[in-house]
Amino acid sequence: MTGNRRPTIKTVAARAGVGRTTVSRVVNGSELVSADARERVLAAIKELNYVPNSVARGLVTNRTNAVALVIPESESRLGSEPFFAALIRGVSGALAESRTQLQLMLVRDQAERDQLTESVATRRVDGVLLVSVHSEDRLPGMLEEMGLPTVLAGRRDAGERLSYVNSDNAGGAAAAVRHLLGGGRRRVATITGPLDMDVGRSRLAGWHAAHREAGVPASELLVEAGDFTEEGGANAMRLLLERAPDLDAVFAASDLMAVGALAELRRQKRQVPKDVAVVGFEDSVLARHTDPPLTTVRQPVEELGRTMARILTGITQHGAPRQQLTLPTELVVRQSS
Amino acid sequence: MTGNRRPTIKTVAARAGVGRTTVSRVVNGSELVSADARERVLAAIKELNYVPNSVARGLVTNRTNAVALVIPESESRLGSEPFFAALIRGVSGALAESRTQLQLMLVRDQAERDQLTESVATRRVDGVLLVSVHSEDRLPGMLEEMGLPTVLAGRRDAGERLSYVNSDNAGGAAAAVRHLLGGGRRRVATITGPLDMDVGRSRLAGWHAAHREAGVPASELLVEAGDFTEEGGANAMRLLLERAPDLDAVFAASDLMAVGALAELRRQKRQVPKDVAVVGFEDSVLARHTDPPLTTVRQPVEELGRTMARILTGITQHGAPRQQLTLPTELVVRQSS
DNA sequence: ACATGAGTTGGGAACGTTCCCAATTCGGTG
DNA sequence: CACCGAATTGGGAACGTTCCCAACTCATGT
Repeated sequence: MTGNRRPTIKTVAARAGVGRTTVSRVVNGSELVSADARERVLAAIKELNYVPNSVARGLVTNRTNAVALVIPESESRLGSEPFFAALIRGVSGALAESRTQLQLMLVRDQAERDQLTESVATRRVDGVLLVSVHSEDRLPGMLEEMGLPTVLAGRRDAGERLSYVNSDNAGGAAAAVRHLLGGGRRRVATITGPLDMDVGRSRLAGWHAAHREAGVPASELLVEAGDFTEEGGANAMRLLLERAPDLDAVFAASDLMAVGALAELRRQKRQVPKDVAVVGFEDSVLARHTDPPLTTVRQPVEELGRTMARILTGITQHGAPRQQLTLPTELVVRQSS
Repeated sequence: MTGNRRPTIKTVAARAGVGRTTVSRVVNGSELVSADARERVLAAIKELNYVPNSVARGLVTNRTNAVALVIPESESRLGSEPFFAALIRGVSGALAESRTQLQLMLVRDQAERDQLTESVATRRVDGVLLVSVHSEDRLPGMLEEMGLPTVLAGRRDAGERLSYVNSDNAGGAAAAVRHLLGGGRRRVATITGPLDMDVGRSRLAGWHAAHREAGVPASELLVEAGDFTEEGGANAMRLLLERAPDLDAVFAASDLMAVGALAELRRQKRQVPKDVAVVGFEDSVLARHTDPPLTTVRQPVEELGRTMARILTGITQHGAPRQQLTLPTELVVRQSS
C-alpha cells in the first residue's frame, strides 16, 4: 500500500546504481552497455515494474509510434461496414507487428474533415492512412505538404502522386462482365460507383473494356450511377429497367448495391439468374447470404489494409520511398449468374 | 519556401510581444488576460499557424485526451462485425464531442491481452473501454488497480463493481420467448451465447423466465450452447434437432447464430416459420436480409457505445463517480416467427 | 503623497525522456 | 612504465508545454 508514484528512469538508475543514460541505452537496446550493467538495470526495471513514459519519449524524439486511420463516416453507414471492418483488421494486424498504435478517426462531414488537418498538426501521429478519397479531395495533398507521410486506400486518379494501395478495379470489373457476356448475356447493364472516385470510374472502365474486347456494343442506356449504398443500388436498378427493359444482366460496382438491385428485381418479378444475372464487387459477408448467393469480384480487403500499414510504417520508420501498389482481384461465381 | 520549423509557444510569444505564459493562457481560455493582449496573441497564432504540441502538453498535464477501445479480435471474426462497427460509431461520435481521440486496440489472443496492460501503462491513454469481457477476465481489475478509469461493455456478472453499460439481455430474451410462446409454440429451444459471459447467461435466464411465467416447463434438452458465430449456430441447431426433433421454435442469442440455424433448418427441409419459428438477438443489418427476414431483439448498440464513451469521459475529465447502466431492448417482429 | 489591492504579466522550474559529448576505465603495446 | 585507443559511462542540455509565484501597473481610498 505504498503511495508510490510511477517509477521514472531516474528511479531505475538509482536502484541499479548507474546513470540515466545507461538505463536509456538498455531500454532502447543499444550495444554500448557492459553485460554487468545491463543485468543490473534489467533487474531494477523488473523490480520496480518500470515502463518508459512514451509521452516524454515522444517529446524528444518527435515520434509517437502511432498512425491515424481516417474513415469518412458517411460511407460507412448502412452496412457498408464489412469493408471497413476487414480493412481495420488488416491495418491493425500489420501495425501490431511494428508496435505501432492505431488512432481511429471517423469523420462525419466535410467540416470535420477540414478540422482534421489541425488535429493532425498537433503531432499526435507519425502518419496517416486515408480511405475513400474523392478526386477533388485536397486533404491528402495538405497532409503531405505538412510533412506527414500518407498512404491512400485507392488512388484519386490515374496520375496519383502519393503512396497508395489499390485493388485491380478495372481488371476485376472486366472479369465480371466478361463472365456475363461469355455466359450468353447480351444486354449487360452496370450500376457504377460514384464517378468522382477513381474506384467508380475504373470499374466502369472495366465494363467498357470487356464489351470492347467481346465486340459487343456498350450502350450508354445501360449505365446508371449509384453511390455504393443498398438504396442507391435499388434506385439505379429501377431506372435501368425503365430505360432498358430488355436487359439480361447487371454488374453492380459493389455488393451492397447488388443487394439493392436484387431487391428491386424481386419487386419487379424478374427471376435471378434466369431473367437477369447479377454480379457484385467485393465479396463481403453479405454476398454469401443473398438469395440467390451473389456472384462477385473478390477484393482482398484485409490484405489491402495490411499492405497500407506496412507501407506507411516503412516510410515513417525506415524512410522508405513512396510506393504504389495494385492488388489482384478474383471472380467468385455463385448462383446469381 | 522557408525551411521554417513548426512554431512553438515561444515563437508566438515573441511575435505578439508577450510572455510564454500569456500565450498559454489565451490558448487555454483563461480569463486572466487583458483584451488587448488576447487580441495580439490570437493574431500571432493565426499568422504563424500555430498549433500547440499536444505531446509536450501531455507531459506536464499527465493527460493525453485519448482513450483506448479494446476489442478481442477472436469475437470480431466471421462477420460479427456489425456489432463492433456500430459500437465504434457510437464511441467515436461521443468522443468527438469532448475532443478526445480514439485509440483502437484489436487484441488477437490472450497473450496480447496480457501484454496490453504494459502497453497501456505507458500512459498513452486516459482511460479504457473494454468489450466482451469473460467472467474470469482479470484485465479490467488490473486496469482499475493501475488507476486507469475503465468502462465495460456488458458486466462480467451480476455483482460487477466497475462501471459498465449493459443491454437488458434477460428482458429482451424473455420478450422474444414470450412472443414465441404467445404465438402458440410449445417446444421453444434456445441456442445460448458462451456461458462464461454474463450476456450468455442473462439471455438464457430470460428464456427460463418466460417459460416460468407462461407455466410451460423448460426442458434442458432444448438448450444448446453456441459461441456467437454462424457456424456455432448451425452446429447447435443440428444437435437440437437430433435431441428434440419435435421442437417448433428456437431463440438464438445472436443474429449471427440465428443465421446459422436458418441454414441448418433449410438443409433439414424444415420450413421457417411454418415448422420452426426463429428469433435472433441484436437486430444487425443481417437480420433484414435473411430468408425469411429475421424476428429479433433490437439492442441499441450505437447508443451503448455512445453511453460508454460519455461515462468514461465523465470520469476522466470531471472525476465523475462509477456508473452502471442498463439500456432497454425492443422486440422487432419480422417473418421468421 | 502613500498604502492597498485587484488585475495582469512573465520568468523559473518541472514533467521524463534522448542525444551529445566529455570523462573515465582498462587492457595492451612500445 | 608511460601511452594509446577502444569500451563504457554519466552529466548537461534540450524537447514544448503548464504551473507556481513573485513582480509590476494602476486606480482607488485615506
